[in-house]
Amino acid sequence: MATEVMSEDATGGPAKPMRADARRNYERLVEAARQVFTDQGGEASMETIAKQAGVGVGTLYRHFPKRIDVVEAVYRGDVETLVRAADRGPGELPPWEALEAFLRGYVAYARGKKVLINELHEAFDKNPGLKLESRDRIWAACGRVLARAQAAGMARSDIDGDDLMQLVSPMCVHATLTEEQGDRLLAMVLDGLRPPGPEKLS
Amino acid sequence: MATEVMSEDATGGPAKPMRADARRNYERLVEAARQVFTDQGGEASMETIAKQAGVGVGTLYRHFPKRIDVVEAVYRGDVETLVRAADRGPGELPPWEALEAFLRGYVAYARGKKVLINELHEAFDKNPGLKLESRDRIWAACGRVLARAQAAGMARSDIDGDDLMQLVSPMCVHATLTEEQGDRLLAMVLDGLRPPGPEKLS
DNA sequence: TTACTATACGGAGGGTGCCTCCGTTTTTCA
DNA sequence: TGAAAAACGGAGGCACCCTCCGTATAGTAA
Repeated sequence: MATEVMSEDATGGPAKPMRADARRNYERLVEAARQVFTDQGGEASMETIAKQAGVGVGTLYRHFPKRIDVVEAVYRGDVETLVRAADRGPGELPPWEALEAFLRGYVAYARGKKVLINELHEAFDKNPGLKLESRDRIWAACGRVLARAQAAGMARSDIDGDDLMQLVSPMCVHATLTEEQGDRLLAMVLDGLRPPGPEKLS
Repeated sequence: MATEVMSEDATGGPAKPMRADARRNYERLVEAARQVFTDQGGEASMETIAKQAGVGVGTLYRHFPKRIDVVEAVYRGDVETLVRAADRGPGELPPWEALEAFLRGYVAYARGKKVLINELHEAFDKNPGLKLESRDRIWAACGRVLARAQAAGMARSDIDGDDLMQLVSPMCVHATLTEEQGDRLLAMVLDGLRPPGPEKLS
């Protein structure tokens, strides 16, 4: 992978690479924050996150000057994981399994997003590009995974990635979705995605 | 009006009426909170609210044990104002003007709701009935106002209150709605609500 | 009016959370 | 290996939520 963890200047361009300990702690902190937010919800304290990462709060604040920066880093990581998994498909998973894995990954992503909902709302307000960019990346990834399944004849070809996300995304956003219900509905969607059998050709 | 401000027991039944000073302060506090939330946003502090009301924080906390209780009281008041205004229509305003006033009131209500969005999310989580009940009351009020306008021949009769709310409510919820845009769109909706002229009967 | 009691008031202060500051430790590089 | 640069850690400042309790006042009965 080409994206090394670095400090960035205001223009977003790469700056000096981080010192080894700094980089190690950066990664620990993001992972600790993800864990703590999952366990305790979006109001978990900075002290808790630092402790979980095994560093002092000073270190946490050097890497993430404001609380919202931690939230943003966790969220960016989640999006990254989802999109990467989509493009890891070819060569590792057959096209249909890759599609199934992507959709399951999306549901998990959406669940994680829900516990940070208030925090993310603030982050999106401050930085509207983050929301749009993330959405675009995810929808595009969905399109690629679906297209591969379609090219292999494993998925019906009369819908595209945007259609699929338009169906699944609101389902995940709706407040009353339980984990089991999400699984059942996803199974149904996947069944509906299979190419129509010969007897069903109208 | 029959609803006097009282303390309530756990079952919601009426208890002893409040002492005069307590009641005065209760009302001042709700109004102060509404003002402060409008001015400073939903994260305004309890101290600020108490100061704005001219009372100590102790008094604020006696009336509203948790921060979220203040939010809920403000919200309930907003709903009450909107619904009351709807039913004040007959006798005070001609049916069409009452409908117009109701919709403008709804847009204002929705705007106020937006600054409390995070707080209300929490309140609705804790008390799901609040959300549903408020929605029902508002949609029903819309139905009554629209029905009166329809009965007077001032509004087209092929849509009902639920249709109307289904149109206007998402418009207000959407994050990017500006105040001017809301006014323009509402004007358009109102034009669309007028009964079709004779020349347009298809 | 007065005296008495239940009720309400006010704000100091406890606890926690975000964030800053700076002395100490570790890494890097000549 | 030694010095400079970079990063670490956590005490402490500040703001906020909420509690506690001494003081003040509305309501009531004589």
